[in-house]
Amino acid sequence: MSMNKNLFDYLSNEKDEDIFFLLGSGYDGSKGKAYLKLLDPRKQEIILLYDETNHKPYCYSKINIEELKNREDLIKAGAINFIQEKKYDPLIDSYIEVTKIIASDPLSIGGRKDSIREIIETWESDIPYHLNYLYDMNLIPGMPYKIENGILKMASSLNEINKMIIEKFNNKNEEEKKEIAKWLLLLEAEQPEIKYVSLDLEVLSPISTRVPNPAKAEYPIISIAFVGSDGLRRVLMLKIKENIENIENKEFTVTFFNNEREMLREAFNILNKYPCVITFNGDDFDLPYLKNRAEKLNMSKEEIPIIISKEGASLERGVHIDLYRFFFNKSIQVYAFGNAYRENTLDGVAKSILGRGKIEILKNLSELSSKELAEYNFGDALLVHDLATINNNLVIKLLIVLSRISMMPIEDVCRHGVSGWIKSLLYYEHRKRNYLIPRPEDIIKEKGVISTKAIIEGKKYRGAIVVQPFPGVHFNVIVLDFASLYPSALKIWNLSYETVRCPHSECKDNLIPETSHWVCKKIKGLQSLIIGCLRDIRVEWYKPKSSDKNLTQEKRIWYDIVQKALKVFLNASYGVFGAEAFPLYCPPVAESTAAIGRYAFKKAVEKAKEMNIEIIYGDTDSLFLKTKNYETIEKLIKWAKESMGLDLEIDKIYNYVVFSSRKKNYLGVTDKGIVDVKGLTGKKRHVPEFIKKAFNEMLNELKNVKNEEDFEIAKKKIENLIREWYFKLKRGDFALEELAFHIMISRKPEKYMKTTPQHVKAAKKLKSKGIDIVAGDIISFVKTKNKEGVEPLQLARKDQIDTEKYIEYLRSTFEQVLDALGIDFNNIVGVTSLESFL
DNA sequence: GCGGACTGCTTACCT
DNA sequence: ACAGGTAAGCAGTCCGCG
Repeated sequence: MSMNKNLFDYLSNEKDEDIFFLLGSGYDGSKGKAYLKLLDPRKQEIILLYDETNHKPYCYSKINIEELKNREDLIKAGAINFIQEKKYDPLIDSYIEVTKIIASDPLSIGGRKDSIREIIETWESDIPYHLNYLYDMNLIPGMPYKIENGILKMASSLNEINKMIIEKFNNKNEEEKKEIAKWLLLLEAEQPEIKYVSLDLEVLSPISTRVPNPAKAEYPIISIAFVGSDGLRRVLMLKIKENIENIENKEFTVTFFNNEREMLREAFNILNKYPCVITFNGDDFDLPYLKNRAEKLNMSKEEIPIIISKEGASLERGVHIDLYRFFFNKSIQVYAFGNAYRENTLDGVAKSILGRGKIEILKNLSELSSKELAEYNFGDALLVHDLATINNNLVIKLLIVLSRISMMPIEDVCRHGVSGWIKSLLYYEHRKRNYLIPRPEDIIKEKGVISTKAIIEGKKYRGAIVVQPFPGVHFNVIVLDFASLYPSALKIWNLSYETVRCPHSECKDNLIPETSHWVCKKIKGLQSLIIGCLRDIRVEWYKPKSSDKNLTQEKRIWYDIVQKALKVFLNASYGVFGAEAFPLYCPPVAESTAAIGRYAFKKAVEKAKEMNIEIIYGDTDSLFLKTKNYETIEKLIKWAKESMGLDLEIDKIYNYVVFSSRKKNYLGVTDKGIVDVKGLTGKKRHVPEFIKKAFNEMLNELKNVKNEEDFEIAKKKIENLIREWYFKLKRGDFALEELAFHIMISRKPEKYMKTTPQHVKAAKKLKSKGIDIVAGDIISFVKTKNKEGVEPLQLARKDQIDTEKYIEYLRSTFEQVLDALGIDFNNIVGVTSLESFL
């Protein structure tokens, strides 16, 4: 890499108004300083800005300052200074004296066996130093900054449009307005355009079923593909023996190298030209392999621009986005992508999102010709690039927004789940307000109380209510739901770890329904304020804008990105407080939230009944009402707002719904002609394609039903198609793959101690054939007549299929719907009582 | 020694 | 390492049965 230019040299020929985007932060051990990674959007370079304020790592102790000063062990561990401070302790609602222990470097605080936090009781000693620095400097990653006299100043202010938005929130109180304005400033700020390059490498490994170990990096890298957002399309290849051939490809250019070191040198040259590198699993494979291989080939430290830490991989002058980590994130999967993909492989994600997967190779990597290898390698890099590009750079924009909300650099956002994001956000807010961040044991000591009993054994507290559905076909159904019920509960009932079971005796009469918990009447809870405001901003601004037909599509996509990012935070804000691993774990907060949810839900059900509206189903926050009377609905909505302050909304209108007596299991056709399927087996991803096709044919018939007469016609057609699919099975009229179940294996096959489910049996058979199976793999298998009853798809033959098992599966899949239609599967396929005996 | 009833494990889904 | 509630299929066990 180029030597560190001094930032001010760099700026000398820049204009004052030039802005930079803060993309990351880190700690430079050799300089003993924190630094910032700033993107220069004009040059598309990352510049490093080192701390000039002499900021040092620190933590807090409740031990008297004089006593601490005299402790040799602390000095030996790296303590360099002690300062007495007053901090607000939210758990006791008062200011306390604490001693700030300042250390020479982050490892003195924590990370070694003899670090300060191992010697004495400390507070705030587990925050990574690079985040600590951002919080203290009030720097928000993802935001634009100007540099004035060496000091960063946020280059975003509320413009006229933003002020208009704030008008919308004029009904809020002063505290809320202040908070909302702060968030709008972050969310509405200019987005950076980042030039990026995707990277993928191939290693020549003697064992094809195993991924080469990046720590050892013992085998040569034979091919490296790059796809840049600026149009770069290159493959670097190592010339190995007889594989030299002239590769002509319109899509990319190939450069051959005689020497691996020369190839890596060129690869690093390319990496250095981009401020952002995108990979799929680059944290755990591509980047560490590159670095370790380069070291093995005796390349000098200065030549290798890759930084590996236990958190992941980064670049000296760049940021690294690992899409594997990003797509693996459950919240991203569910809320940002609406469960569009289920597998965490590049092939699986790409197929679902881009509609195309990896290039299939039937041979070993080592048996490919140069041309085939280049195409395969390039194909992967292109998929990674396209995943980042799709929907107007959705992934990168989403990361930037998440970064601004969580107060974490994008690299950290990629590597952590929602609990990490919310933790970071709350820690930042504590710092800003001079709150001492409590330790988990501090909260549990006072607030480990639980007062309800869960329905599911092993769970900690009672959750939501699900109403028994009224079986049958129902026309004219309106679905009402509470907009963001749990975040609303947090907001309205002032729920936060410090306000639930607060220390004031005068608050103890402010009880949460169905629990023994009370809530503070004097202090506004931090969590309640922040989540409440984020909720309002989403519900009242970004959500409606995301479907505003007056806006351009590009604008709508942008609003949708912000809306989705907010949704991720809102949805998780309740759950994290019920998760033991969350550092602010506070069971009464989670329990109270769920209890208020039940309370609001029950009251709404009661009210609807009182208004003579027929309720046919409901789950957590939704009510399925059988009515055409919009006036009464409006009244119910108004009542919810007035009596509880909750927004009840019309979520959907169904021409009709079909219920069996199963909860979380139904089918409906909306007024827009869309067939909604919830929870039915025929829709589950692991179900064989054969069953799904049959099921989808039924949905097609149901889609066109408008009234009772249509229904009779559809029923006949459904009966016919079921008969058809049944005979296809009987006749053997199917391809083997169509009958495969695809089930995810959640651990290694040998880790199943209690039972051996079918997919594990299949996985073990694969393993015995030398195929490596790891947690998260999707196992494809068919049901067979052999003694185990299963065979992995790869090893199965068509004549082994146990047809009866599939007929049974077809039956149970259809029964979930046929029950309600009054159709009997067995009657259709002609199973008479006599036949079933035989 | 067999088979139905039952429990527990596992996965996928809903909100 | 966000939560609890529900469905379904299968594995394994218990218990009655001359």
